[in-house]
Amino acid sequence: MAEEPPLARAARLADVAELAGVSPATASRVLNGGHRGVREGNRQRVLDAAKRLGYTANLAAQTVARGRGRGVTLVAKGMPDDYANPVTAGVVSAAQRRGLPFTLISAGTEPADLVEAVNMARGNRPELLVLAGGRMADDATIPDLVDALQRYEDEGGRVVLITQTGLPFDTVSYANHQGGRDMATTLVDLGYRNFAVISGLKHGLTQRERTDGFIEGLAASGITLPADRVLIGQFDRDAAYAMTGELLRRPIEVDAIFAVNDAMALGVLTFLRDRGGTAPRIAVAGFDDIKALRDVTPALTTVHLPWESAADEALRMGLGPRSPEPQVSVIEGHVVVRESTPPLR
Amino acid sequence: MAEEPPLARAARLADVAELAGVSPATASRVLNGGHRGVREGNRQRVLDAAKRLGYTANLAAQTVARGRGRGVTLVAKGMPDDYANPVTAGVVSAAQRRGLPFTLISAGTEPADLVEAVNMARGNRPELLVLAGGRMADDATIPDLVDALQRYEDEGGRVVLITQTGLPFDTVSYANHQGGRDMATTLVDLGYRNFAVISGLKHGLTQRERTDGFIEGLAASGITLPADRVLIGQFDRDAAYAMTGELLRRPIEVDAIFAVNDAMALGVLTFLRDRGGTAPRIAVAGFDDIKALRDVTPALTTVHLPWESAADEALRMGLGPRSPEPQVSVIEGHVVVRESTPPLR
DNA sequence: GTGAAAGCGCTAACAC
DNA sequence: GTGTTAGCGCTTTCAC
Repeated sequence: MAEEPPLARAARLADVAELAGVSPATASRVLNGGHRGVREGNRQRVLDAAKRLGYTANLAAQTVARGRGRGVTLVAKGMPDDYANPVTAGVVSAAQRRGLPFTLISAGTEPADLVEAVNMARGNRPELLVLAGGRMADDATIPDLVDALQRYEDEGGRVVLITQTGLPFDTVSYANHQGGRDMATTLVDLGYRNFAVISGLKHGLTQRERTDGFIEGLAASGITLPADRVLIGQFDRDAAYAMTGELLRRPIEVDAIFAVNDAMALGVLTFLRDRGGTAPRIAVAGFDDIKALRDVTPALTTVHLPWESAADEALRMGLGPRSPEPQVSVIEGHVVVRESTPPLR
Repeated sequence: MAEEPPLARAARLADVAELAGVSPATASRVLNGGHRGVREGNRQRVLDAAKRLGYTANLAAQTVARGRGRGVTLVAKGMPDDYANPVTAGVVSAAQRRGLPFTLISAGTEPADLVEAVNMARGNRPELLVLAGGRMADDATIPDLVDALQRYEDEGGRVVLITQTGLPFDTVSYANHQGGRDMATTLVDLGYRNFAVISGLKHGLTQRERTDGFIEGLAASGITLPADRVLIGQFDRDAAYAMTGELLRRPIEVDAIFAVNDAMALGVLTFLRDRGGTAPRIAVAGFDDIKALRDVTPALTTVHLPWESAADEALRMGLGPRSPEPQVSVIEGHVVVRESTPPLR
């Protein structure tokens, strides 16, 4: 067995400098600074020393010294899952693509938790703070949230919002209303007449816009959607599954269900399938076009949203030069008709 | 319009202390230290001042001063996606559950990239460095990897490996071999005799163990799997989709396909479905039991792995007291038979 | 090109 | 209880 040093300290820049016979300043220039201003001999010596010592820059110390860290910190609820949370999934991979360290601060479900999470993220002093996740219409904590974000920008940090529309920061949002409307007209064109909507919490802006758009689209086609055809619940698959059961228990005729996101649509689809013989044949449409749809039958009709490019756009905005006025980029989707909504008759 | 301060600095602890009329030390004790040793009056004053100033602790500075940061840093390839990458998805939510900041350093696909990513992660000085992702059997960079990880432990950090078996660190791994074996005997019991395996890259240890286990299980039932029935490709859904096509083009009889993970099994299933009428009815089985399976038809037979508890176990190990010898925890799965492998005859 | 030295914001002895 | 005082590891003027 080799001698085990009881507890070594991590090699510091000073150690590297000493071993290389140069000053810390020079070592720093070689290892980090973009400057070319170091003689080749020294340069090599420093590199060798660093390697020998297994030196890794202490990122925290760099952040303190420089006043700001590298990388992007995302504040979001829940997991960055392509299945359930494509928005944040897009941010993760956009950051990956740029080789930026990615930190996730996940917020709890209460509005106030969001503010707390933002403050936590501020503590990281990231280059870019991305806030994702739908806003609630009647959220009393909005002023606090804006205050925290504003402070971060004032401190020299950057902030980008995804999906959080209407706040005075650079924002990437989705054309939810338009998507809902297009979906409605598409379904009507296919011959459907009796609709139901499986939606998320009443005050969630995203689901509300999609729902409102859908209703408006129907209206444009001369169809009025009775209020009791809009079911409200959690914004997730399991809730949608349950809501579908509730819907079918009601003595109403429905030939097409619009779920405000794909995860929910999947819940609807699965419920319908689980009910098998009993359930009448009902068309289903979703919103988002998540990747997981590829392996689902029947193939789901949905509103395609270009997640990847949207997230990329967000990083482009946030990492690029600061603009005087908040920029807003609205990403448009388009309806993709697949098997879950076959033409009627 | 209000007066815009050109560029404010973030409030520092010293600012809070000054406004509260106490020393930085006291402010620190109130805002962070676990100590109760501060008089109530001062305590309140500090809290008020912090609020007034919108103070957020500079985490990087804390890390420097304390010598170690908070939170867990995960090194992994790709996205923490429940669909494609349940291992890392589990770590994300385990960290969330404990309220720990979670940082992801995503590694490239080359073995050397992993070492680089680990060194980057080291720079964060996290409480716990988790390394996930399967190891390659003939990986020449293993010594470098071990060296980097060892250094981190020597520096006082903690390391836990998930799936990276056989290295001298705390490890959580899966009973891949056993799962493969059990799947084989289960399928044989169901009446299947002509098998094919859709596997990942030859040198990937995870897929190899699963494949070997499967072959051994068949052997135990008196069935020999010809070598040409094991298809090798990327460890993902798209590759599996393609491989299935290749398999069916061959003039061999196959009545059951074992894919070494669910994502791949989904690719197989979808290919089979896309081929519709032409393809013979073939049973499909996977491995992992990812959540997305709930919405897929036919329901997929697979080896259930308790992801959540496995990741939780990993954090428990890594955050708990350091043990003299590396601990190894092997998580066992169990076969779940569903519709994709109906009893034959 | 290179080094000395002052700081970045915070913590943790140690004294009072 | 509370304040003083050293650092923590790095960057970055500013001289030389």
